[in-house]
Amino acid sequence: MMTRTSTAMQEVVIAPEPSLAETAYAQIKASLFDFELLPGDRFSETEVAARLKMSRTPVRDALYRLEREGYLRVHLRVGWSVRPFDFKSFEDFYDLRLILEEASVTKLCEMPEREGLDALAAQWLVPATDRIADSRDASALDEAFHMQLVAIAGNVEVARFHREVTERIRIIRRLDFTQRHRIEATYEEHGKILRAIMRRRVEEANRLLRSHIIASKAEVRKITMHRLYTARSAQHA
Amino acid sequence: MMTRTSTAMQEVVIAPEPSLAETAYAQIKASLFDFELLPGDRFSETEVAARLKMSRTPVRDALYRLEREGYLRVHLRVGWSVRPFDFKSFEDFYDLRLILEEASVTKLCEMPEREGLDALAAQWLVPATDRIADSRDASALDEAFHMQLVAIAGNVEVARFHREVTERIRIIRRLDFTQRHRIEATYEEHGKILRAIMRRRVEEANRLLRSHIIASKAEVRKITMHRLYTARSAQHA
DNA sequence: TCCGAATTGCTTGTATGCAAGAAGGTATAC
DNA sequence: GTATACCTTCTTGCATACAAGCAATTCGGA
Repeated sequence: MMTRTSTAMQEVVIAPEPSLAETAYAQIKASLFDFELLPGDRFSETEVAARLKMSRTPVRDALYRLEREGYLRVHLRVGWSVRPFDFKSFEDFYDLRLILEEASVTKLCEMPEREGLDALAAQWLVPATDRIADSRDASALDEAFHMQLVAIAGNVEVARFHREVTERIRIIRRLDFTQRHRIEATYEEHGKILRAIMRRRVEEANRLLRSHIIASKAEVRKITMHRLYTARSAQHA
Repeated sequence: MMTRTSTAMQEVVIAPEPSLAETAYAQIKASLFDFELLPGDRFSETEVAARLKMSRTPVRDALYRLEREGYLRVHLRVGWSVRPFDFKSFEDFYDLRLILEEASVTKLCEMPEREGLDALAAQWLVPATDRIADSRDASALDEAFHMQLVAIAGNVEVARFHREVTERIRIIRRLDFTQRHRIEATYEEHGKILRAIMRRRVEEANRLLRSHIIASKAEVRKITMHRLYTARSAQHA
């Protein structure tokens, strides 16, 4: 009985079909992260649709998604605008991130099986010569470290929310890594955190993590205004 | 010159006119919570649009929003379906909720000013005769307690995410409150937690909160299958 | 020159039209 | 009776058309 029926619905690979709405979302988000769209900027759906060479429909989908995520604001029958930077909000996001990661680290120290932890260690416990120097790459790698830490802890929903938080502060965190010594420090701190986790030192791991994130938060607080202004100037040049 | 002008424009209430998309969202969500739409059910945009007496556009907005929130799934050119219950996912949500509330309670115990805490106490530290008995009301009040606890802690973003988590598990949590003794227990436990917070007993407050939420989680785990089945049967009757 | 009111253009929200593709039923070959 | 291929119907994704309302602009008047 050759049931070559295509009833293998569940096996059907989720074809990488990027819908227009999806690409619009990615494009606009990239514009935000690259400061092509600056906080306070106003624009209309028609404008974006023309620029992306598609109709308003997928653009609207993308815009509303970004609005719900906190990046944009819509004004009824007036237009769209980029949410201005709210530093209180960024501080809150940093604290939220810390909360989620502390919980994950605590759990990690208590878990019997911690699949993927070794791989993470292999990536970070490396000699100084093997370290990434590029700002953009370092930023991405740093994000990956924290996200994997949470992922290994095994709570899918925590990981989902943590990812959202991470994305939300990416725009400001990236500015942090433009400084070389911050990259060095990140490697050091990540290494220490990992070692503490592997030795199941809950207190120590949490203390290190906390100071690591608080340091990052403080750095961002210092440089933000200046860097943002630079970014804006560069844009206008 | 009969000024029969209907220029009562200024009297027009500045009602925050709920858009069709918004009402569609609320309606569909209500259908989900009332088990009119059951896990696994399939339907099309046209169906919903006809039922809600509007076009597909606002319905689509609502459906996509619910899809991103985890309630629905969309199958390309096939139709929509209600996400089946994933109990692992609900457990994860409960743990996430606990993480956020523990962090909030800890912060509450350390904060100098805690505006709103007294009001909360006035609501919960009441004699047994003044207590709500209705299942639906009790459920809503319970939600409000936890959300206000987080809100008073002052982190807006934590509150936003916590709210989302709360909404996500509402559908299952409500089943818990159909049992009278669960309502009683909730009053007792909330009272204890509040008293501990007011006396700034961090450890105690967290311990109470943890056992409160874990108990709730356990209760839900016990009754879920049966209740869901009941709800489904009642629907089909 | 200054001020006010009508108007016109532009904006979003909603409805509708169209096309590619999937699912299931039906007819046909064997 | 069984399996296969076609075909009809229905689905979403996207494009376009229309409606209601805000805001700037322009025109008129003093």
